[in-house]
Amino acid sequence: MRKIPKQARSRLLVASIIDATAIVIAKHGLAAATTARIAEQAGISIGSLYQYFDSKEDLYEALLERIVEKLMALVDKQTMTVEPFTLSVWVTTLLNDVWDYLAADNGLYLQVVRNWSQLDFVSGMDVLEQKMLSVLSVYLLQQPTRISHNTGDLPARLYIITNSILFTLLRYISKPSPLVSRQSLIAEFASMVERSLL
Amino acid sequence: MRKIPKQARSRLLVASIIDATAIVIAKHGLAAATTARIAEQAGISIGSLYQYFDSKEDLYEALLERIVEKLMALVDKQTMTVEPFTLSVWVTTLLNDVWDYLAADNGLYLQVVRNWSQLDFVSGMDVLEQKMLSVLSVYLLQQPTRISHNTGDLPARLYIITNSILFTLLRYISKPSPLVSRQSLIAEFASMVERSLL
Amino acid sequence: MRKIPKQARSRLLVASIIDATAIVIAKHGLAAATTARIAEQAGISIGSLYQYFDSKEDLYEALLERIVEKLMALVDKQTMTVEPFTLSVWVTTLLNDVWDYLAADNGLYLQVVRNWSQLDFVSGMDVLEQKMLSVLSVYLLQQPTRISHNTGDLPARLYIITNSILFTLLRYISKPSPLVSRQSLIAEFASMVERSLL
Amino acid sequence: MRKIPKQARSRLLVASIIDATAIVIAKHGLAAATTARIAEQAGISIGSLYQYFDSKEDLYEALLERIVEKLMALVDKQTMTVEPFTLSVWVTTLLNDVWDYLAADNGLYLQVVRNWSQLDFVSGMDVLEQKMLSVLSVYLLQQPTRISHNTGDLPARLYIITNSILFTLLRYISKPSPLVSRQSLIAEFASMVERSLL
DNA sequence: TATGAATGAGTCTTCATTCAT
DNA sequence: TATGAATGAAGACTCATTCAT
Repeated sequence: MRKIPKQARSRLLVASIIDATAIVIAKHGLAAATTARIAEQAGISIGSLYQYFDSKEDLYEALLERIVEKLMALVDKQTMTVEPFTLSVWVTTLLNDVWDYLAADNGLYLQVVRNWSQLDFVSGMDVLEQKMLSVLSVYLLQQPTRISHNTGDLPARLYIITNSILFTLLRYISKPSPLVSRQSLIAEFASMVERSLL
Repeated sequence: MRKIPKQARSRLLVASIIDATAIVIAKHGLAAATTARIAEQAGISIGSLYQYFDSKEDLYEALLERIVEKLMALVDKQTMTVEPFTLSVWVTTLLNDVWDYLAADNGLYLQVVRNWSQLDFVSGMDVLEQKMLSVLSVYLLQQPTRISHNTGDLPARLYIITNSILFTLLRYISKPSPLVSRQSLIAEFASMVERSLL
Repeated sequence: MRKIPKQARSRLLVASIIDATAIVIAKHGLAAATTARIAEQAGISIGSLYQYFDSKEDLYEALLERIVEKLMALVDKQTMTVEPFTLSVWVTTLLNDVWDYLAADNGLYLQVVRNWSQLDFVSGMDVLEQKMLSVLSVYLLQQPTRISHNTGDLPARLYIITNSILFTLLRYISKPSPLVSRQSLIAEFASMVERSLL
Repeated sequence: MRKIPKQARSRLLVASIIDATAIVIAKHGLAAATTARIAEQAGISIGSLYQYFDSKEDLYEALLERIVEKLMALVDKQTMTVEPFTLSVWVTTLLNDVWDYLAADNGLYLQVVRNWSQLDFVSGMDVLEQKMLSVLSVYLLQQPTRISHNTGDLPARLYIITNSILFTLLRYISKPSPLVSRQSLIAEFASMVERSLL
């Protein structure tokens, strides 16, 4: 019986610990997410947990990093296939993908994101912001003729768009408003982006 | 030596404890904001602190409430004087006022807001959101001719505007981007609101 | 309007504080009987409470003393009127009187006695024990012919009788057994005493 | 160096913590029996204490349970060997055994029992009471001819006997009367039981 | 490498008592 | 004498982290 190569096994364990963290947060809330419970959920000992993560903070960092990476991938995926005339479609598709990801696995990550405000997710936000800025910039540069950003400061506008969408989305997921449906929220975002950039 | 009326004295103490809380959070961060340190900063004993607040949670609540109330007052102040043709001016003035308030007292509340994500500020957000929604709604109803919200879902649009501004502002204050200035950020917000609603 | 003479007023206040203590214990339980609550119930300030009692312990002592004194008075009352041939009746009447006292005032003292185990009632017990011993001794000496305590150690027997009745009564009041009624309990006590002493 | 099996080690530690609790109560009194002091006495950290007991209350419960169990065992032991004609002997032997147990270990449990009134020993009392009731009932049923409980309510009588003995014994151990010796106390108990039941 | 018992600093909170007014 | 705000020692309990096995 061949042993699984160490590095692969290690990577697997790391992933399962991160999973466990998300599950514990989802099941018991952030406050009850102790290292002991996480280790138990992961089916390992506390000692082992600390073999793979130097601190609880590291663990949370890794969890957030994973989520951010996934979201980045979604942005990238959209970017690959976007057509010049579909800025609105691009936004719509992207936001639907993001939403689906967060709702996946029985809402696992959604529960984590519900607690994002108490984690340091805001720092992970930087990366997403960067990604969005560059994607949008590239897009805009590709069709200079159709853009009318003579009125206004483009970087500021992109900054606002990015942050507005990200934070408002999180806010809505965290506590949906009864007056607004997912569909109309996304539609309005798409329209806002078009109005801002085209 | 005139005796300070009890109630006034009490109110003063309550205020000074809330101040102390803000100061401690500003100086040492939220994690280090223990009841002991807050009491020390307020120059009173822990026992006294608990004479005025039933729990640490209550204390935080009071702090946030104070900030939210102030922000509400700023919105109200603007509302009183707003003119039909100055939606953009209204937004600009409001955001400048908010900014000034957060920067006042040597940035005291700004530091607190830096930690807003870990407090339950999000719930206070509800109130602000409500206020903004109602103010903007009233405004829009007053000039039906100029509005073209035939394109889109008005509640969703207002929801997005409110949350976008609030969160992005907090985000920027919390961690200013070198690519965007305060001025241009506010200007872009103003322009965004006009584009969305007029 | 004449002021009530100080000593009388003082005595009244002391009594009302003791009352308040009993009431608080009855209403909220011993654990919640803080000096603050007692003072509030008595309608005075904590400072005043400490004008009349040096410590909370003193206060409890006074409360128990009052109860013990009352119980003593009940024993004395019975003793005055007891007839030679009615040892059983004496016991029965006494226990009924005790019971009625404890049930009086809406069960006020009963609630206190329910907590006797956590107070230092046992020390007050000494006095009651002494009283009972002497009363029973005197009684027995008065009718030497009818007594057959040749079998056994009289002091030990009296000691057992006294303590058995007192403690078992308290125990029953504190947590009545569904298998035993008040009436049969008292009847059996009476019969036990007769069997022991006559 | 052989490793002690985990479960055995655990059980040992639990026992030693309970011991420490008894010792601290015996040495300093119940009021001074803080978790810190108990842990110190047990030679472990507070954290370890809480690894084995969820709360201080649990700890006390375990201590009382241990004592009650031992007392139960003593009753059972007597029951196994009792002969029909030796009710008096049975009581005498049982009480001597109980006494010896409480005096053992340098009076350790005796000191705990001295404070029983402030613990919730009374609830443990229920179990003992039940045991005594059932043992005596069984005994009495085995020799119907010799019993004359036509005079009186048997359950009430058994209730009185059980509680009288238990409480008076505790009272005497807690504060011995100079007028009564251990021997005569036990003798009188035995005689009381016979008088009551035969 | 894995384990999980042990650690103990640190947290919030309570409440009897004091004392300046 | 009365007040009640102020005190602060003390308590129970938590949990991230370590380290001997």
